This record gives sequence, structure tokens and C-alpha cells, in this order.
Amino acid sequence: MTIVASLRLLLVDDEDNLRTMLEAALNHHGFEVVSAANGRQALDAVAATHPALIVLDVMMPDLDGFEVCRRLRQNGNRTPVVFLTAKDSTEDAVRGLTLGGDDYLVKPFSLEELVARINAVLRRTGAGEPNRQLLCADLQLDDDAHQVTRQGQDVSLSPTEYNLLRYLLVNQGRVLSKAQILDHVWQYDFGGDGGVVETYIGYLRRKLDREEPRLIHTIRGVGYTLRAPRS
Amino acid sequence: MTIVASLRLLLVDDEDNLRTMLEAALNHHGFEVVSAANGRQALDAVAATHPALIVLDVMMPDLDGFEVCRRLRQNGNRTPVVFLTAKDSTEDAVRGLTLGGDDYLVKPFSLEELVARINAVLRRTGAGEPNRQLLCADLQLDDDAHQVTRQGQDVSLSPTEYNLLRYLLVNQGRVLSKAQILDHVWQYDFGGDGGVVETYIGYLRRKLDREEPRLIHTIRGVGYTLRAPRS
DNA sequence: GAGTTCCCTGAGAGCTTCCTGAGCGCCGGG
DNA sequence: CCCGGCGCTCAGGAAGCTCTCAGGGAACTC
Repeated sequence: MTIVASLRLLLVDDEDNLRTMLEAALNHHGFEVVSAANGRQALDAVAATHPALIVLDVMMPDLDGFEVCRRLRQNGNRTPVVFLTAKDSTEDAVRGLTLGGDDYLVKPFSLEELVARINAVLRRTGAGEPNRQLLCADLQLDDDAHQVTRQGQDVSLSPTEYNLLRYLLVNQGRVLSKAQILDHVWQYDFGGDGGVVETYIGYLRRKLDREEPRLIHTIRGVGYTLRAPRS
Repeated sequence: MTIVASLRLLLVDDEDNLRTMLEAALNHHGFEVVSAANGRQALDAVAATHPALIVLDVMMPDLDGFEVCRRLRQNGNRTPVVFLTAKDSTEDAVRGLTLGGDDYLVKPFSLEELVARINAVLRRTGAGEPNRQLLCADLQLDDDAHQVTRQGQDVSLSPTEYNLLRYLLVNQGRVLSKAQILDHVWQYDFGGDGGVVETYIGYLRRKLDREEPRLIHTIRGVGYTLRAPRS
């Protein structure tokens, strides 16, 4: 869990369920979250609460996300934005906007991805904490370089493997249930069961946990945990 | 027994028997318990009593647990929730709820598990006490890591063994009858007799009480107790 | 458009866990 | 001292859980 001392985010999305879920999740990650259900509310909320970053859905009934952003910039507001877009259409249109340090994410995404993007943007714009390397014994993960090494050796991971490892690292020492892992590492609308997690844990073990000391441990009937041997 | 200074819980379940039983049990664990038999009562009770946490059955006649939670969140209420679900259907639907720090439990569960979850959620959301290691002489149990050590050595326990040990630790110094142990450590609908407890005490002794000083003591005709030798 | 990587599913094997029942020994009372 | 009750241990079957592998389909790359 990333602990950021009460950095205020504005979350803008018109789907109630998703907004509620994300609000809870971001809150739980240590952000102070203000939310808005449409473009106008968003503009008001920015003026009222001066968030450090805006998570902004593109597709909305009244003002769409682009329009909201355009108006903010027009008024000289530079608050960084992470856009949420649907797969199909808008992907091209977002390109131009990432120039200002902003970023975007295609729906449906996974929670860990969103948090990673938010932290990355905050880092780039100077508001967040500096880049932190995630370590566990001789395993290290560098988020900026998107690079993983074990015993100094580079290990090449697929996106899902990387996200899973990252989640394990952030929560090292804590036991994570398969349900928790699914919720955080897989896309929020994924319907499958815990079987996939087993498979991916298997991939990770094969790629970077073949030799002692083993870092990934199975807690039978409970879940998995990443833990360095006691020093 | 976990002593938490009068933290108020709301317990919501439509089965009278179960609700009464849980109410007594949670009460006995030091919580102040308010209970509700359906969704509407639950909403009223939240407004009236502002509980620190809600134990919420999913399957209910009027408003189901999800709906109750959704309405609370819509009103900006962030009270953490522990859901109670039936095995079969709802398990998938509950995923996504672990995001906000909430948790869930599949019926039938054991009392100790419920209490453990409640404490874990309170810990995560900052309302409860910080993670406390359970200790007894050179035996220690860490709930977050789900790890048990004796004389610094890791001991690997099965889920039932772990729950039993946890119950003994929480109640160390007190004698626990086999019936009490069955009631707290085994699922509430377990039909068997006390023979299982003997077997599991045996497992624990073999795994972590082979050498002096012995911590698990048999009180013949009464039950068992975990006690460190007088210092 | 061909080849590769990535993601997910399903089945099977193998191990762990759970519980029961039986036999034996210990303890305490008569 | 003997006996009954209680507790301990062991063995074993059934169920559950996890791992692994193979394979198909989607996405991406060149």
C-alpha cells in the first residue's frame, strides 16, 4: 500500500459503480479523494478544492473529459490529469494531451495500474514522492525503467507478470488472498476465478524464484506472500 | 479475548439464530454491538449509531448487502464493511469489495475468523489498534504475515491448526473447554464431537511444543490452556 | 500476413488437510 | 489394587487445494 500524506485527488466519472469503487480504492491507498459525476461538477470541484491531480473520464454526458481539461488550461490551470478512455475511439485523441505531463489509461484497467500511473504523473510533475525502488532481498524492481532484476540479472516479464510482482512487492510480508490479487492486478471487470493467479504465480516462480532463497511463498488455504528470509 | 475499548459494530443478518449468536459472541469480545435484521433497519441504524464497522450479510429479503453498501457510499459514508456471503453464488460478486479495505467471509465461518477479519479491517482502515503480535514466551504469531515462530524458528501450520493456536493465544492463561474451542475455532455448524480438538491439540504439540518449556497444558476433565511458565 | 508473445482455461497429478475410529495408556476414585 | 473415564496417538479415507502442462485465441510485431 502506498502511503502518501493526504494528497488530494479529484475523481471524475459518471458511472456510479466504478466511481464508488475507485473512490474507495484510492482512498485506501492514502489519497484524499473528492469525486464528481460530470464535467460541470468537476470544474466546480477543481475551483473549490484545488486537487493535486485529476482522474478524468473522457466519455461523459455533458462536458467530456477533453473539454473539461481544455477549459481548465484556458484558465491557466495546470493541474495534471490522468484520463480514463474507452478502448475503441478516443485513444488517438488522447495522444496530444499526454505532452503536458498528463497520462491516460484504457478501460477496463487494473487498480494497480491506475495507482502506478497516478504516482508516476505526480512524480514527473514534482508533487509526489521521488521514485522508490522496490526491493526484497536480491530482487529489485525499478518502476521508471520498468525493469526487474534478481541477483543482478535482468528478468524479462510480461505486463501481467510485472503487475503481479509489483503488487506482491508493495505488500511484501503480508499475505494476499487470490481474491485480493485478482481485484488489484487484473482488470476490474475480470470475471474468472483464482485459477489464473495460480498460473501467474507459477510463471513468476519459474522466471525469478527458481533458486534459494525462495521469496514467493504459498500459504495454503489463505493465499500468497512475498517475503525475504529472516536476516 | 480482544479488548477494544467500546468500539461500536453494526451486525446485519436476517437469520435470527445466527444474529443472536454472533451478537453475543462479538459482545463478549468487547465490542458494543447494534444489530439489524434487514437492509432498511441497517441504514437507519448506521444513521442513528455511527458504527465503526458493519458486519453485513449479503443475502437479505428487502435490500441485499451490496445495495445497502452502495447506498451508504453514495451518501459519502465510508464505514468499513465485512460481508457475509453464501458459498455458491455471491463469491464472485464480492470481489471488488476488498478494494476499499473491506473484506468478506464465506458462510459457514468460525467465530475466530470473523473476529480476526474484523480486527484486520479495523487495523487497515486505521480505526483499530495497530498490528499486534500475539506472544507467549518464545512463541509468537503474526497475523498479517500469517506466520508462527517458536524459538525464532518458523513453524508451518494448516489453517485449522493456525486458528486453534490463535484462539489459545488470545485466551492464554484461561482454561478453554473442548466445547468452547469447537464453538470458536470450528465452523458454527460443525456437528462433530470433541475428539477433533484432541487430535488438533496433538498436531500443535507435535509441531511446536515438543521441548521445554511446554506451553500447551491439559486440564483433565476441563479442557486446555496455553500458559507460559511463571518467570 | 506470418510469427511471436501473451493471456486464460481446463484437466490431471500429487500433495495437504480434515476428520473419524480404534487401541492404548494414564490418572484418579473407590 | 482395580476399574472406569478421559486423553493421546496413529492410521486411513475422502475431500480440497495447488501446481503444472498443453492448447487455443487474441494481440502485437515485424
